[in-house]
Amino acid sequence: MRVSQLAKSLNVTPDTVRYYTRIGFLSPKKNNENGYKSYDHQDQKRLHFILNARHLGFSVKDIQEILSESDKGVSSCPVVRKLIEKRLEETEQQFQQTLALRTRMQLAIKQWRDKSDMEPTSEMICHLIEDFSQTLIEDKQYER
Amino acid sequence: MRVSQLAKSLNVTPDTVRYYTRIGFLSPKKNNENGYKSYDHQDQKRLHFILNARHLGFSVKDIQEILSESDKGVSSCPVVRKLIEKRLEETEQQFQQTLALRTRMQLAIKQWRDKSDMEPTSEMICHLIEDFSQTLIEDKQYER
DNA sequence: CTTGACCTGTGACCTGCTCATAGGTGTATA
DNA sequence: TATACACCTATGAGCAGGTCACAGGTCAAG
Repeated sequence: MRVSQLAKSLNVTPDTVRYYTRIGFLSPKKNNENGYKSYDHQDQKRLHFILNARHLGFSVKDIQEILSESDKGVSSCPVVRKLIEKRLEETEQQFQQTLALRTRMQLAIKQWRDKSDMEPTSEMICHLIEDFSQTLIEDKQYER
Repeated sequence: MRVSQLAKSLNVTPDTVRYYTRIGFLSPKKNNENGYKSYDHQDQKRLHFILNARHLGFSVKDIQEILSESDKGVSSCPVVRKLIEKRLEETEQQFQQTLALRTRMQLAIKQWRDKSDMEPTSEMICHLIEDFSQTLIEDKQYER
């Protein structure tokens, strides 16, 4: 099985497969004469696992830790449980930040509907942005 | 005004100021003999603007476009209005994705409470992750 | 035999900073 | 005067998680 075939079977790009190969997650045999890498069914299952883990929010480094445990024959479950708690915290923060940003953006767009375009001066680069930031300071509410 | 002083006045790190200088957003004079860069009040206002724009979700490239317009003496408002719509769409997507990820993670943690740790086999790397992914496929609901 | 489509591996690139490094500056002490 | 020491600087490299550009190999059709 070559890189594109494996990629297609799990609906990712060949570049992604190459990336995971490069960082040592997959270890295909270097093939024949042509130098092409040859992946087997075990590699496919491993890649599937990696994709599932990514889908659950684990970082590549996390996955390295997980794979390393299980490659040693040790249960990776404890480390998985520990890591997901950390990643959930981060995701929660990310969520709150994105929510706040969305709110700010919507608010800005709304505020800007009633404002006309203006040319820059030595005091202003874009009054839309500058006025809006001032608004935020006045009623601190969507700060972060 | 030197880099650290400017940085402190707007509550960012000197490295951030250096970064914006490097990419041409700020143009301090190269000072005296010592080679230190010297920022003035205009640079400070410009940096303030940049930070406000970042806070509103504009990318560095966006800001480049905005600054370039206003440096030409042209109003950047039209481009600002156009760009924020794009960035809002992206933020909306980001928001939905993060929300879905959070849900998946919480669900996984909950499901894993009743499961014991297991050693890996040739068929399984970590049954927690593999079982959970199977669950997702069964009731497609938190897919993306 | 050659054309052209497609495949491959490798290295560079992306964002938006942040860190590591090597060296300059300036003040207090010996 | 020398020196120790804290703090400042500019520059280049590094980060995540892939993606892209490139040069060249492979294979079937004409």
